Amino acid sequence: MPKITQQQKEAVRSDILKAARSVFIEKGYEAASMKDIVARSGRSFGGVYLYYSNKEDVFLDLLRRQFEDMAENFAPDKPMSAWEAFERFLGEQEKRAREAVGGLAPCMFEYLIVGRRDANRRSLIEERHRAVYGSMFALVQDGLRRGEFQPSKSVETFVHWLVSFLDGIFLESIMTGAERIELAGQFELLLSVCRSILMPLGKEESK
Amino acid sequence: MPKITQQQKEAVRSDILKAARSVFIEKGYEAASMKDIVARSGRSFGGVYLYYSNKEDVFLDLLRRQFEDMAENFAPDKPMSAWEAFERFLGEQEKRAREAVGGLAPCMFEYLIVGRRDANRRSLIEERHRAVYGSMFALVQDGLRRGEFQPSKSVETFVHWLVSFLDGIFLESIMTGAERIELAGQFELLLSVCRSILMPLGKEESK
Amino acid sequence: MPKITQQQKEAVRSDILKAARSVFIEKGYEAASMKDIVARSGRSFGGVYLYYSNKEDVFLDLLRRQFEDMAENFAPDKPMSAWEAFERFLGEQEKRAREAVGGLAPCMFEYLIVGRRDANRRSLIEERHRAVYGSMFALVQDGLRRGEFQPSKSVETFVHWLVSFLDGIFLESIMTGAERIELAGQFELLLSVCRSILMPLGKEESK
Amino acid sequence: MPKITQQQKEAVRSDILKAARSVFIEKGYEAASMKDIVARSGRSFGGVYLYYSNKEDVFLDLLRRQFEDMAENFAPDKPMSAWEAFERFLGEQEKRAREAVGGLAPCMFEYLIVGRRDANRRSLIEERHRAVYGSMFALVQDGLRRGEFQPSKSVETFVHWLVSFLDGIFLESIMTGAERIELAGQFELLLSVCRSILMPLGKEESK
DNA sequence: AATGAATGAGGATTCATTCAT
DNA sequence: CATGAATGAATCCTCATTCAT
Repeated sequence: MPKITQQQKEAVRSDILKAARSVFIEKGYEAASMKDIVARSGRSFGGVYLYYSNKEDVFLDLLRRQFEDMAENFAPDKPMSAWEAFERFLGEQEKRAREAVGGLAPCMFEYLIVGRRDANRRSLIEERHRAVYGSMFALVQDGLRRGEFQPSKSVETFVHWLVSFLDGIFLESIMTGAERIELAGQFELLLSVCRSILMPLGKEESK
Repeated sequence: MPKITQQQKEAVRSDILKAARSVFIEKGYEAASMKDIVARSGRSFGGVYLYYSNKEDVFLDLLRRQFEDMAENFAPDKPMSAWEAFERFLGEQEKRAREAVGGLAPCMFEYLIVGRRDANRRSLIEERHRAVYGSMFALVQDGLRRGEFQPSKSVETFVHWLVSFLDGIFLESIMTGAERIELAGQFELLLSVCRSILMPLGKEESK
Repeated sequence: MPKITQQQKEAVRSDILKAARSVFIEKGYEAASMKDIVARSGRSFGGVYLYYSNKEDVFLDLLRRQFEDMAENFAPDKPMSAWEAFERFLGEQEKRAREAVGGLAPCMFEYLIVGRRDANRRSLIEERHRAVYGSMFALVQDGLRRGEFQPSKSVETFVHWLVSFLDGIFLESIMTGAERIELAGQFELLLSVCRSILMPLGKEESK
Repeated sequence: MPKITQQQKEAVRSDILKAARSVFIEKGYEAASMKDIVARSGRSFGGVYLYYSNKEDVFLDLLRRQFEDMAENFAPDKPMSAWEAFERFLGEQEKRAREAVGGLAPCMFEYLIVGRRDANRRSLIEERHRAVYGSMFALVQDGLRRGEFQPSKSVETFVHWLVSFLDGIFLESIMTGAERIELAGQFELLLSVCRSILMPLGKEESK
């Protein structure tokens, strides 16, 4: 019978992750040391290692929760057309790209790229890819089902293409800066391209 | 009067870089140690430090040469229309993306992302960005001058957009694999999108 | 709440310093390596670096404590005339010079001379100079105040002169050996010279 | 049959030493590297190692020549009283002390102190000590023989005492600076003290 | 459950000296 | 004689992780 409840345990984890998050964002994944995390969390080495067995473990939990939060927010809360949903989705991505620099995303890229050979990280990469691909695919599929979209191209390819673009714009935002790369303009352009792919015959709707 | 000629010196450098390249590709930038490079080059620590003052120095020389090689290959060797040149360029990029996994590109991403806070690396990022942006911009500009292209969108935004996409497709190729993401299909799609942006009024040429 | 008390911490420091001291004395400052200190202290690298961040840090703490010990011993514990105090002081110096060879003093000279260009060490030199000069100046000043001393020469110059001599005799003791340079005789001579400078009119007291 | 004459050999040595001297003065003995010496001499490693087998060898030759030069200059070139010679000698020492900072003396101290355990350096220390002691002893002896000096103290002790003082004042000049320690005043004081020791009955001569 | 002192392998870098040319 | 490229042992220092308390 554990002396502390599951809730307390969760509270500690969340506490550690909060500290870890700020350390990772500030220093990057590689440069962040357990010492930093321990110090910022106001705990001891033992105290942290009791909940996480190493730096990677901490980071993965952080990522997992990030994903969960994202998924939660993603559910459309009001009825809308498939295109509106798609638009909203891209809008969301634009916002995320814009805010990426100060967030965990650069760390995640770093983590995944540095560890691209590691089996565990590879599976995380795949999982993440599948998740992004899947959610976009669902959006398009929805439009197809409704008859809104009549894509002139293979849907699979189109979605891959979209994923590539979003990854790229994330990377560019992080490395070069959102302003510098005309983030807003790029998304506008993307939107119009997507419309002409998904709804090639559709009358131009006012944006 | 130097004991070894500039050519021999260059041969040694090239020898070291060859070893370093394979180490970097195999282990990644962070995980590679000078010890690895020294061992694989069949030289001594001193022998390597005689030519390069640290791991970063080795890597940067490797990158620099990579860039130079790329630039050399880029010069179009026969007269062609702007669109043909553009097509060729994208074809080249596709080939490079396909070959990226086994090459130095993943390391470069790693190097740049891990060091995104470092001033020197930031300037390398900018330089690289400018180079890629510049060469694409030139291609489009050429088409404009010739009257081949009548882009319906801002050229600057379009080029930024293209850069983002290429970065993204590189990243995806590296992380998820060219086959998995339907690399060829993506480039085909990209090509057709670019055509409709650059030559919105043009008759559809059979691809 | 620290796991080990300040006292234990101090005990570890003192333990490391004891080891370091013997290494420094045996090998000299330059020749001593952290590896030596680590080995002799029976600890690990990390264990030593936990308390001191490098060789110099260890050495400076060693020096600092040496100075403190010296200062403690210096307080005259019984009432005496200024001349008696002066005599005692010189006696103390003689003893220290005699014991210098087997102590830390040679290392300190080494440290200061080798690093004579380094700003930090320069300030240590000055500090040390001021301390020695100051304590001697105080002794003479005391005699002046009491009317015991009527020096025929500038007090400042005399004290500088004394410092030089003491430094020299230290150096000679270390390098050539106390016996060889007739340390005792030199101090006797110095004492009589000082008396005739400080109390030129005084009746000769039998030594 | 050597291909180069002894003279040429000597010229090369002198050339190397000139470079070495400036390196040693600039960086200090420990900090100077063979690479520095090789570079400044405009020669190659092999070229230097052909004449000197290591850094110490270079330095010792430098010292030896320094001593020889000093000895040459020391011969009094005109007849004078023993006291005048003594005075001149001290004057010479004052000048040397004043110029010590920019010369080889700091290096020599460094070399001797750092290597105080090394048998070869110890013998150099002794040799140097004997030389200094000997030349001073000769001066005093000369005064005794002429009947000029009637020292009230043991001549041996007095000379040791003088050597200590000179060593000390050298050290202080190097470390603290000639101005700071009132070099001139110290020598004046020393002179008057010496006079009263060597010629206790003599009438005070106006300085 | 929590602490935090201690571990020690591992990585980067230097430099006196050698030796093939 | 002269060169200078090459050697590699030696040094410093960090940091993820453990474990006695």
